[in-house]
Amino acid sequence: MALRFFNTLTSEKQEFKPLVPGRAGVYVCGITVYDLAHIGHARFLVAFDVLVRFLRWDGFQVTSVRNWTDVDDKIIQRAQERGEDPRALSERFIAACQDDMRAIGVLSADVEPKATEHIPEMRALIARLIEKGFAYAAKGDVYFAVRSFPEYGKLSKRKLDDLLSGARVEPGEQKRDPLDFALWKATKPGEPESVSWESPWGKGRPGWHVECSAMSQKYLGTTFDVHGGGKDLIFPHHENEIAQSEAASGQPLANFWLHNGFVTVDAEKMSKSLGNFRTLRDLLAHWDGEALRAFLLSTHYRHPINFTESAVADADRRVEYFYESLAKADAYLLQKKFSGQPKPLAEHEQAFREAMEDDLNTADALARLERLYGLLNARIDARGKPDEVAAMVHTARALSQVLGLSARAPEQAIKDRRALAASRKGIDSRWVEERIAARLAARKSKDFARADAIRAELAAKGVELRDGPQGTDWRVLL
RNA sequence: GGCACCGUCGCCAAGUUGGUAAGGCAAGGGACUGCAAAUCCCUCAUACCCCGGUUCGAAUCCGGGCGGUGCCUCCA
Repeated sequence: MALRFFNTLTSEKQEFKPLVPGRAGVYVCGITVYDLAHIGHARFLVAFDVLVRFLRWDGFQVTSVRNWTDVDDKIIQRAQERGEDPRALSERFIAACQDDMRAIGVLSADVEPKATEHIPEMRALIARLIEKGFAYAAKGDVYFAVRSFPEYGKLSKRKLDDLLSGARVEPGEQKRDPLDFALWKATKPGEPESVSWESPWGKGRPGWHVECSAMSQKYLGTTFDVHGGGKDLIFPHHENEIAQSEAASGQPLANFWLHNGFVTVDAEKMSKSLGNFRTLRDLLAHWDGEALRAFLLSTHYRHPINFTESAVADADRRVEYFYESLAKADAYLLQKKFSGQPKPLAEHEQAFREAMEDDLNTADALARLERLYGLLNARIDARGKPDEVAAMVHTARALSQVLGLSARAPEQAIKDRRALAASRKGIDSRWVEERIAARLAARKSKDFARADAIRAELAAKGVELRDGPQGTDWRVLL
């Protein structure tokens, strides 16, 4: 099996052939930072984080770029509402987003360029487009002339005439054609100096689409391997990026265009206008970030995924199962004083690879990985040979980490997760420990009726007890 | 109206360049346990929204319905 991706450009799964064998350049459209990140952002972040992790594990040398859009109409508007400087506001939200991303296990990209730090590159690109006749300046604005680029619509499969119905010219815009889009927007009266730059066309700021064209070109070159983002970016954002970049260079922008599906809430698209969006900040107060990550990986990245409490609870159970299994295996090997060098299990690696090679089928990969965990537990239960157990746990851990899961020390993760669940349910752990001690006393005196009463008392609060050789442990039921 | 997509067991979800339905949750049985939990083992869709068609063979392809979603305006 070869690595295949569904390419929006060709509408089919294609074998991934990088420009340079063994290397991959990946550009992902990042967040416009005017608010906290939501679960929809988490979806694309996790999807493309897994892409990068998998490519690296599969032997590719990856250069990943994920931008921050830190100058934009919405940022300026939000800043004005709050009486804050737009640049300060965007910096604040970048920091907040980074915290949230860490919590769901999203790695930093190799380059995380900010639009405001690439104004010269954007000006140069715009100048080139004007020079080549693809763009025109009008009263301080610069627009891309869509009809001058014959391939416009090739990504979104739209015809220019079909687009006309939705296109419109805002008051004050100087478009020659309603389909044209802004490359440069003249600074309006009252807009802060911090978001205004000099240019041959007067003071202004870049349009949204041009930043990605300029930054991808700078860090990945004229043509690169993979461009990713949410489905909603296909039109107009990515279509416009293609138009700008390819008009300027005459070369393809990216060979593979990958787009993730939406997160829905109650089967409806989450959006600001519907008021049903869930910020990560909010969700992380109640859920383990890793559980949210596992939830997002439980459905193929191109399909819609519906956010429900029970779906996240299922994912949480799976995260728990992985950590429990790893903890049990580690303890077993410690007890057996195993100190050899574990060998990865090729057949399980291969099973995992096959699922992932098929357009990053994380749902299938997770299922196959879970089989390995099952075998691992069975082997430990059967008091199997330490080197066999070691090979299994080593492989399970490594493959989990390709998905960005099970990276924490198991015992600590279990404690942290329990603490989060306890605080969520308002359970006082000292009270639980006290009840466990009382139950232990009852059990010692063979007063099982009392012991069971205490168990029931805890169960009523959502606390589950586990008696083991080392004493009684507890968990919080979701 | 144009474009794209979805409809698989009670719930979630793979499989969609055709070849005889993964997995998880829930449920039932068993091992283990003072009782439990965790873990492991077993069972659990003649069936893939409906109707036609192509085919030796279709969840997978084609046509027509029904139901749902998204994009076409800022949006992951």
